Amino acid sequence: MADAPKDTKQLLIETATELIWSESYNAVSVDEICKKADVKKGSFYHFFPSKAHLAMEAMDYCMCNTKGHYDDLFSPTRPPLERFSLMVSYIIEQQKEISAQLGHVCGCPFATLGSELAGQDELIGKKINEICAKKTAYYQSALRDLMVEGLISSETDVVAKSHDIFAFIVGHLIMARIHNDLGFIENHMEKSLLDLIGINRHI
Amino acid sequence: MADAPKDTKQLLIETATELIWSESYNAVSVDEICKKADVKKGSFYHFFPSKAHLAMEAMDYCMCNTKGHYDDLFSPTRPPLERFSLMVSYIIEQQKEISAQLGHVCGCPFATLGSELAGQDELIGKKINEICAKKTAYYQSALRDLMVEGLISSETDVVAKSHDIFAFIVGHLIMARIHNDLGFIENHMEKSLLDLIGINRHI
DNA sequence: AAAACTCTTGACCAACTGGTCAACTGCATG
DNA sequence: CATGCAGTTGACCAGTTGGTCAAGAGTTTT
Repeated sequence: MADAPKDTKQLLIETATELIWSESYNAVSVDEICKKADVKKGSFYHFFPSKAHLAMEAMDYCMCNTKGHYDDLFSPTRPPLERFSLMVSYIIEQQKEISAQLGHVCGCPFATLGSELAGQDELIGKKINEICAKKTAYYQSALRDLMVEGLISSETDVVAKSHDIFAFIVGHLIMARIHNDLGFIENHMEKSLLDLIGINRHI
Repeated sequence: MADAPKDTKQLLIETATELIWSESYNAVSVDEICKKADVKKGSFYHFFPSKAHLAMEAMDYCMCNTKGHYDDLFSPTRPPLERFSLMVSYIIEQQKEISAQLGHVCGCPFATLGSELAGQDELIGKKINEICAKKTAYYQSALRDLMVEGLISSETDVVAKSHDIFAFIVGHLIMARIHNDLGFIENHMEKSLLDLIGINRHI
């Protein structure tokens, strides 16, 4: 999440991501973003036609970042169960890092921004639909591989289950953000997730 | 959610609840709330020392409303499994109603507001802690009753499971809000929830 | 070297932000 | 009647909001 920004546009995107993720879209002003990035407002509006467009590009940036990691974590070369375990570890590490950097637990940037703008900007729904589709695709292929290995019931509704997993993680991240506490995620989420998937059935 | 407002203060709380739930805290201005409630701003600041205080009282109002319903749904006189089923039905009905009234799916008011203000106002975290504690208390007692009836494993970690249920529901509601679509909740949530609780284990 | 292009700058804007205030209303109590 | 008080009103405030723009700087292309 922290590479050297090349150009002004990228700098603005990264600065905005931090600020918006930490606070919220409407709580962060264009002036604030510009000031923190040390860029004049005229430059801002040279690259982005509006604040909303910046937010969209910030989401693309986040998703691009996530994809880089998930393509590895969910590589079909890994045992499917390991993919989920690694994902949970990755989430925990990422949250710890951001929390240390920004001073409090930030949760899922897509859910936070999406929830805030859902009643404001129609476009954001489409964008998050894309992201949701990508994430659930990772889950679905892992679930199918689990099924082949006989680790989950052959009657599992894979698509529905993938959405359950997504909602489950988003929900826990939102709660961690609100309570500013990663304790539950660190201590329980992996087990809870495996349970939701249907692994720990016959202890 | 729609009773006749008695006094100006209650009118403001109800108007603000609608507006904030539908859009977001920072997207709604005091002026807007006052205009819609047909109350002058001076009156607003007669009842509330600040916009943030209004938001707090709006949450209390929502929680009070919820409690009235949940005390019935989760009455120990009901079979524990029925309590969860009724809760899902209640959530669906409530979401449908609000969606029809406000023009789009609104999700969970606590999660939406909480997520937005988590990085802004420390106080909100405490408030939602209260709400979370109350909701999970309903779940926990139902889970314990399920355990006594032998419907879930006697090794279930009731407290952790109650938080999983809470996160699961919050997550699905957030996604419904973002996608502006209740389809998944209507078609899958009850089954998914029973599955998460650990009921549908031996189909 | 001239033109063309991308990028930067700072001044500027109208609309709006959360919040204040002194004066006013109507009603209950003494 | 008068005193007090909860509630109401509209004018007012300084600071901020998202956004514009003409002029200029730096670099490529012709």
